Amino acid sequence: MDESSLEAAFIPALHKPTALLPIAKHRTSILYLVETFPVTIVVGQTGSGKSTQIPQFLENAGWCTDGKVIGVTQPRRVAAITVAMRVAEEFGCEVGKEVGYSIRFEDATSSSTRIKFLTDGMLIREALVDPLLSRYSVIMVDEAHERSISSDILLGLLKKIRKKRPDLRIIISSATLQAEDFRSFFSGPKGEAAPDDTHIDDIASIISLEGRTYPIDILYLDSPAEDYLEKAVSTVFKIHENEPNGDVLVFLTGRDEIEQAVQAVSEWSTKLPPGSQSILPLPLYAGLSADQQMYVFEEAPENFRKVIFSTNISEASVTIDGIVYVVDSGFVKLRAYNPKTGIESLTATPVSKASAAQRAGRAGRTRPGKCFRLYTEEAYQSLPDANVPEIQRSNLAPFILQLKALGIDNVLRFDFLTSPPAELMTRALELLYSLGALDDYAKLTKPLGMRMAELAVEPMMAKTLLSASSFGCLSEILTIAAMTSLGGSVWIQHEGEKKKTESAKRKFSVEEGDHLTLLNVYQAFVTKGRREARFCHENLLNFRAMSQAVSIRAQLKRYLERFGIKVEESLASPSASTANKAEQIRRCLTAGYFAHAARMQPDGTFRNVSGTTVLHAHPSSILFNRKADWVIFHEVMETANKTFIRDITKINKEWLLEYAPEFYKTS
DNA sequence: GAGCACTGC
Repeated sequence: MDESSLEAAFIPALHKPTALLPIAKHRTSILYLVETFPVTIVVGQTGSGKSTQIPQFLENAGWCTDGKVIGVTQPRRVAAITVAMRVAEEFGCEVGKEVGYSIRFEDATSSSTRIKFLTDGMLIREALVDPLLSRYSVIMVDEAHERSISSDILLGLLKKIRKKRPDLRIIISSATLQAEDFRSFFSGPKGEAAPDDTHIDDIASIISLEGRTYPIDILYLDSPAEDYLEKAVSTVFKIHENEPNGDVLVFLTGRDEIEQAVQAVSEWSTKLPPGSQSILPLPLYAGLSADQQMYVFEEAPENFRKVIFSTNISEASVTIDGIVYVVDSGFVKLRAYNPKTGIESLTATPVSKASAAQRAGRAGRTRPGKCFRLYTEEAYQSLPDANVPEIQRSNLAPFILQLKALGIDNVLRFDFLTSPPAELMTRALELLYSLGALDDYAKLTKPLGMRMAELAVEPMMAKTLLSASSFGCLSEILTIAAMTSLGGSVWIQHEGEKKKTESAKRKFSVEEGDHLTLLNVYQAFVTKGRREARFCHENLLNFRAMSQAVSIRAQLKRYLERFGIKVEESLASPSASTANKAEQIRRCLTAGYFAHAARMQPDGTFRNVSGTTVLHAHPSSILFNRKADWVIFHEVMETANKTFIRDITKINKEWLLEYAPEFYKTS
C-alpha cells in the first residue's frame, strides 16, 4: 500500500483529542517536586486523577512514616466522601482505616489513617486545636481555583504555618488560569529576589497534567440574543432536529427560569411528528428534593433525548454522564454583600471565562461534544477571567472571628490571597464589637468571643445561644439555632401545591413569628412524629432537613456542654407553655439580633432602624401579610425587585434599648 | 400577594 492511498482514505481530524496519558507517567516528577519544593502547584482538569493518585504516590514514597498524615481538602462534603471511598478501594482498605475522611457530623478516620480527606472548613477548625497542623506531613488543597472563602483563608494560614514548619509540604490543585497567582502568593512576584533575572524560584513550582477530555466545538451567536431563555429553548429544538443522539445540558440561573423552560419544551415536544424521537426535559437545582434530583442521572427511556435545565449546580458539584451538548446562557446568580447596608444580594451576573470553560467541558466527558454559547464571541472576550473571589463579596464576620481565635489579632495584616475590601473588614469588626465578641482593642473577648468562634453558627446566632441560659430558654434556642441554619429548606414545595404547603404550615404557626413556629415544627417532629419520614411526608416537611436539624442541634449542645453550660431539655411547645417562656425566647433573640431590627410601616412594608431601606417580609414568613410593629429577623436578601427579610419575630422596641444600649444610644 | 445560585463548621 502506498502513501497516497492512505491520504485519500483518511482526513486529518480538525481537533486532536488530548492524549489519554495516565497520571502515573508524572509520578516521578510529582514526587521530585514535592521533595524539593515546599509548595507544588498541580494544574490538571477533572479526570486527571490528581485527587485520587497523588495522595497514594506520596503515601507510597514514605510521606506517612512516624504516624504522619497526608491531608487532602475538598470544597464540598460529598467530594470528600466519594474521593475517600475511591482511594480506599484502590488502596485495598476499608474507609476509615488507612484512608478516611472527616466532615461535619462524620469522622471516618482512626489512629491508622494515613490519607485523610476533609473539607477545607474542617481543616481550619483543626488548626484551632493544633495551630501548626503538626499531624500532617503534606496538605493538598484541591480545587483551590474555585476561590471559596475557606480555601483562601486556609492558603493564608498554610503560608504562615510553613514559616514555622519548613518540613511541611503544600500541594495546591488549580485550573490553568490561576496557577501563577498561587505561585506568586507563596514565592512573591517573579524575579523579586533577583534583579539579574536569573533567580530560580525555590519555594513554589508548577506542574501540568493532561486532562482526559474529548474535543468540544464551541459555537457563538453572531448577534446578541434579546432573551436568553427563549434562545435557550429554541437552541434545544435546533439541536434536537439537527444533531445526532446525545443528551443536552442547559445552564440557566434559577428555579423560575428552569421551570419555564421545562414547561416550554414539554409543550413543544408534544407537537413533534409521531414516531420521531421525543424530548424529556428535566429540571435540576438545589431546591429540589433528592428524589427529584435523581431523575437527571437515570438513562432516558428509549427514543427519548434527555434535556436537563440546570443551575450552576452542574458546573462543579454534580456530574451527569452522557452529556454531548451544552447550552450556556452566559449568566449565573451570584451572591454579593453590600458593606454599607449589610444586605446580601443575589443577582444574575455574566459568567467568567473560567466558568464558561468549565461549562463547556461538561460536554466532552464521554465523547466529542458541542457547546452552544448564547452570546457573541465578542461578548465572551469581554468577560472577566475568573469570578470575584468569595472573600471579596461576603459578610466576613464569621471568618474574622475564626482568625482571631487562631491567634491572628491583626486581621488587617493577614496575608490574603486577595485582600477583601476595607469596608467589608470594618463592617465585620463593628458587628463583632457590638456583639461583645471583641473588646475596645479589637481583641477577642474571653470567654464570650472565644466561644462564639468555636460555635458552628454565625455570630449573631452564637451570641443568642450564649445568652440563652440567662433567659432560661437554652433548650428552645438550641432548636431555633439548628432550624434556622437549615436555610429555608424545612418545607417541601411541590409544583402547583402551594395551597397545601400553606395549610400544612398553618398547623404549626405561632402568632409571634417564624422562630417560634420553627421551634414548634421541630418539637412536633421529635415527639409526635417520632423522628420518622412518614410524619414529614404527611406534613409536607423535608425529612432530610429535619434530620439534619437533629444533628446540628446535638452538635451545638455538645459545644455548650464543653463550655460548662448546662442544657436543661424541655419539650413543651411554646403555645402550651407559659406566655412568659415565649417572651423570654423573643427577648433572647433580640439580644443577638438587635442589629437586624425593623419596624412595620402603615403600608405593610418594613424599614430598618435608620429608615433607609424598604424591606418586605418574605412570602415564606408567617408574618407575610400580617400586622406587626417592631421585629427582628434572621436574614435579609436583595433580589432583582425587592429586599426580603426571612425568619421574622415580633419584639418590643424597649428590648432593643435594653439589650443593645450602645448600638441604639443615638436613635 | 409572591419566591434563593452554591458551599461549609
